[in-house]
Amino acid sequence: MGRWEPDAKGRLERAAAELYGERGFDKTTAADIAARAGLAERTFFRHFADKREVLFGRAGQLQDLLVRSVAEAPASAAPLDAVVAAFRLTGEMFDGRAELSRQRQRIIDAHQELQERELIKMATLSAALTDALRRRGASASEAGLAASAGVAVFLSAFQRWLESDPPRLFAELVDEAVVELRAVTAAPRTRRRRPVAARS
Amino acid sequence: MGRWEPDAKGRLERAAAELYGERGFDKTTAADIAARAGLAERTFFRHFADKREVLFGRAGQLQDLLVRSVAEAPASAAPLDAVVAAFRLTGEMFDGRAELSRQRQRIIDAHQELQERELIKMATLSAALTDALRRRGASASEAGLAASAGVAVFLSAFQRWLESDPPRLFAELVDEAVVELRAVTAAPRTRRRRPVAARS
DNA sequence: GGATGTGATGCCAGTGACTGACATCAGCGT
DNA sequence: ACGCTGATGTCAGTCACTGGCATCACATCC
Repeated sequence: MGRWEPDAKGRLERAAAELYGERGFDKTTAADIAARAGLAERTFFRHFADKREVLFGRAGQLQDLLVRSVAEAPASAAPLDAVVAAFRLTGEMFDGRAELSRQRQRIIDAHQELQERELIKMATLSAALTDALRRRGASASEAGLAASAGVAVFLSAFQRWLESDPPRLFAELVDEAVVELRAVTAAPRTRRRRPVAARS
Repeated sequence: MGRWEPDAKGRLERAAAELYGERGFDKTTAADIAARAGLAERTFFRHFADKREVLFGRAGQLQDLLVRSVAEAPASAAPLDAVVAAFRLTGEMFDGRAELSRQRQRIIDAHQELQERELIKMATLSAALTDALRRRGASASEAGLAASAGVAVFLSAFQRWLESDPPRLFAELVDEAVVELRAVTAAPRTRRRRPVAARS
């Protein structure tokens, strides 16, 4: 047995999630979290750069999976297709855990600071995907736009996945979102439009 | 003449921009900014919610202009076209001020906290555009994706505008970015692809 | 023209996020 | 036994941000 209880980082993550859920993010101090995890406040800041970061541990894993997946996509795949295929695979990280994801999302949605952090995680992800696409030969702007479009598809699908009851499969929702994105961005001359509805 | 020097808010904005440029964002305290503006620290926080916000005064104006412009677009315009037309108009806020924008962008790019704030401004903008599109009769997902695509186009165009030397017209760069976005998201069967280049 | 209200500011004390410096101590290799 | 290392604790300090209260030029009302 080690000198300290194992998995300090995991204990801090769990303690933080509990407290943020119970009292709210800004009524929880870093010292509170550390105390519940049986650690000193200082130790919290050795594991996490700040109070927000403790909620975003998974972002790194998600990004690694996506980048690897894009890198391994067949050379014949178009940029957007490679990105979308990668996002379809991430369903494994989500399917079956909708309730936990919903709790976490409720906390984030209640605090602008947390939304900011979530956004920069998405932006970092987008940049990583852009980079992966460029290594496959895409031009800078082609890669950037395909990555942005892919992330937009992901967010649209993720939101519907959170709302789906009974829970739907993540990959299916990604597919649906791609179809919609293509409809929205289709070149004007081939696009079929519905009549504009009356003002509310 | 009033009791106080006029335009306290503007003085704080200018003082902050100067100091952030001279010493960097995190080596500038709120008290420093207030002192240069001839005010008390407390007054700084009466005008701006936090140290970051002082750099984003224009975001509100930009959003108002865009929302108004989307609302006034002809009913026959497709969602993405309405958004893109709105962004073309914002060129007036940019053209001729490239150097100031570059200085500001350098500060933001050097600090994650500022990038986070910039991202949430863009997300707020995207939400406002989504809302404006829905009022024109677009479905939730159609509006959301068109707004996201529009913002992606804006960011792509803005970056090129910052880099353009001699400065190019913002609206032209928006047009170019739209063309590229459409190429990237074109449905697979109609899309023409270039051969994949060799790895770097 | 004096009382009264109001808005922008100053001043002060407090909380809490985060940092730097230094101490501690189990386990590990030598 | 000895020293090294890595994870932790402890403490003091800075600074972002907040709440409360005082001030005072100006406008408004009677």
